[in-house]
Amino acid sequence: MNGYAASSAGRPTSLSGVRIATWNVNSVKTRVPRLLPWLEDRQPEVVCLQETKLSDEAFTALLGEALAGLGYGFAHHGHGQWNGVAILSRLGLDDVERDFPGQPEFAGAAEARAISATCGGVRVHSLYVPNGREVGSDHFGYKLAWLDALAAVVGADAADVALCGDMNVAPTDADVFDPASFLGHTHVTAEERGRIAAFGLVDVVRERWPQERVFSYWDYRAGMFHQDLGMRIDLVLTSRGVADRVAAAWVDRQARKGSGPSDHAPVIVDLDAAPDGDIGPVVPPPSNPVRRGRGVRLPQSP
DNA sequence: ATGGTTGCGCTGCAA
Repeated sequence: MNGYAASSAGRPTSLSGVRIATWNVNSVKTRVPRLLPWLEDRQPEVVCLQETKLSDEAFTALLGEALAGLGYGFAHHGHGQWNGVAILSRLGLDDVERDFPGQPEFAGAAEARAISATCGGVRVHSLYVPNGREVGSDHFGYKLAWLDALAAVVGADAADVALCGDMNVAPTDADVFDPASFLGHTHVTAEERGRIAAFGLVDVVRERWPQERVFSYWDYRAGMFHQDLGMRIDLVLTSRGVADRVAAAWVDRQARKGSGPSDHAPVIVDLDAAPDGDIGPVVPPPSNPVRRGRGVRLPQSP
């Protein structure tokens, strides 16, 4: 019983479509009982994970066999305890790169926050952007410098690209439950939002749902998820050509429910075949299963 | 209520 069975049977399969997902799992060791059933149900071809909180060796020992059994190759970059990112792929992983050129360190220490690989012809980055902690702090400066350095790398790469991960920035006021309450805090400042815009990429979930209330993160505390008081900080940012192939783009709220969830939900993006592929007749995109409206509201008392 | 919870790892810090 994995909690996804009711929705697992009907996923349309395409000979050439690609499903890419990104999920901050907040400790992959703790999240194994949620991650493996989710992979089996959602069947993504490419998965970007953040906050694995494991060393490379520990990740392989924990999940190597299970992922191979599900058909995934993977590349992980982690030092244990904090941070840690990975890419899982059923399409192969070419030219795997840990970190990126010019990636800043914090307090003299390299942090495992970025890994990239070419999967199915797209340069896929799994990113865990520094939190920033307090506006004006050393960590906030680190966050801005980190985003600047990443933008330089992306701008120099002409390939089809997808930046996937926990960006720790809500791109607009529509991406937080109460903009007024965030004034003066990280994740919503003009400096941070300017860095996200400077990538010059398409925020594919927002492009597909321009007016919807869509969040990807809800604090564990105070029943925030059940009141749908969240933020949209987990993003898939792609080059225009990739964005033009998006058939569906949504947040998998189901994965935030039930026992032992991460505080983040996965973001799932389905791409049609590349336009130069021999794909036969064009078919309409499947309906997008993102939840409309304000989300589930449960009784306030237990 | 200036709070709340979870994870890491063993003391408080990070988120």
